[in-house]
Amino acid sequence: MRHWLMKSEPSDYSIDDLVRDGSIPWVGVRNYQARNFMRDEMKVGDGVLFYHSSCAEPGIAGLAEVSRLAYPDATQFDPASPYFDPKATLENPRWYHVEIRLVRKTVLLPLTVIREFDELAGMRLLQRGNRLSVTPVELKEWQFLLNHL
DNA sequence: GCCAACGTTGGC
DNA sequence: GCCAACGTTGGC
Repeated sequence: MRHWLMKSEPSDYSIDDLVRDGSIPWVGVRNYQARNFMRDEMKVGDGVLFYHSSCAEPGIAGLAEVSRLAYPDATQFDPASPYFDPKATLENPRWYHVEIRLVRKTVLLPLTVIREFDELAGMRLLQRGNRLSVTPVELKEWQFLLNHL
């Protein structure tokens, strides 16, 4: 079993939305690396850190888990969707996504605090220029974080 | 709003 | 296949 960090802008979809919904299809990812993680590597039961980005207080806001394996993202076929991709076809879908289910909302662990732990210095989230919305989390990082959430 | 960093596009 | 231009991300 592996572990992941997934970013969401809370103005778009927040941890409270996930509390309300219980689970969510993670549609709209349009980056190949992030897609590959979801399509090729994420398994049901994998742990997920739910991260708030592009907001007043970025940080980890909750715990979730993968609840469904990747399948084609329907929004790529919908001309009315902001995620529409004219180069995608039903026979040859380009974008895939998993679904995640809430485990629990946590006290917000701010990015500024995450940066202070030496144990987390290797996190992909913290590497300069990192913009990936789905990143793997090492087991040691995951275990350390669980003790602080 | 600024800006660094990175990904994608498209002309050649 | 190169690379300049452009768009996006995301912290501050």
